[in-house]
Amino acid sequence: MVEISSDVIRGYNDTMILYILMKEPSYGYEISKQIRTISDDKYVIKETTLYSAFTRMEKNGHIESFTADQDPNGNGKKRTYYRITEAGKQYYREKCEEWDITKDVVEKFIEH
Amino acid sequence: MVEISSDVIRGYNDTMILYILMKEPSYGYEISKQIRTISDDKYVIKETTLYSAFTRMEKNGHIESFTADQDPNGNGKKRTYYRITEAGKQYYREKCEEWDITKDVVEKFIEH
DNA sequence: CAGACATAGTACGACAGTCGTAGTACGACA
DNA sequence: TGTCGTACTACGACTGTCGTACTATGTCTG
Repeated sequence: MVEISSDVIRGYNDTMILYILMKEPSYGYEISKQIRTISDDKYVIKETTLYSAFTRMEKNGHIESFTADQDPNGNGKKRTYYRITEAGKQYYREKCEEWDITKDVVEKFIEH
Repeated sequence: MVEISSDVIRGYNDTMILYILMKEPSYGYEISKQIRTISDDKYVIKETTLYSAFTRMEKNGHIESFTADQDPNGNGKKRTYYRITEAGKQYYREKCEEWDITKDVVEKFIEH
């Protein structure tokens, strides 16, 4: 199995997180599992990478955090949820456009 | 025009350089121009990035350097040329395989 | 013939994102 | 009672890229 090097994905971790948050607010552990599932187990984001991305993205104004209970009855520990902002949606769309160009560029240097 | 962020290309600069060296030995300035041309002016590698890549890749054993004259008559300043090694060719092929997987993974998180 | 531009680099320090390692804390389950 | 899954936080190290600056030669143009 080919290992995806972090330097390749670097710069798209934020995009992956935003993709998930585009659907609904979520929290670290869940996002991590979703990234793994969506990528068919081909990419597993490191915890430290994920949580430091949250900090950065909240500073950037791409996401907002809030705390909520684990279940609707108010039982269990509280979790930190993240919600995408308008700026985050805009950023996500820009990254999607950028990706199309980047992909085409890299492809020119690849031989199959 | 969409700017390609360096974090995306990061990890593929080496691959682009190797792609060019797969054909024939070359030197910094020429490689830089070729990357620009091949990418249709969409990507211009920074000088410092390029030359520090050479140092790293020579240490890795992916390339070898030698000096040669600018023209065959022995006139002009000498230039530092780089040649891809067997290990470099192997590495290049691996990066190409990796790219296919990476591309598929990222694509799942992109909406067009 | 002076100055700009292309060529062909080197040096050095800063920065940002990722990663390794480690630790905390709770609940469920066996 | 202990392990596993959940849900994080802290901290320092590393690596590749970038900004800035500097050197030096050759060529073209007004």
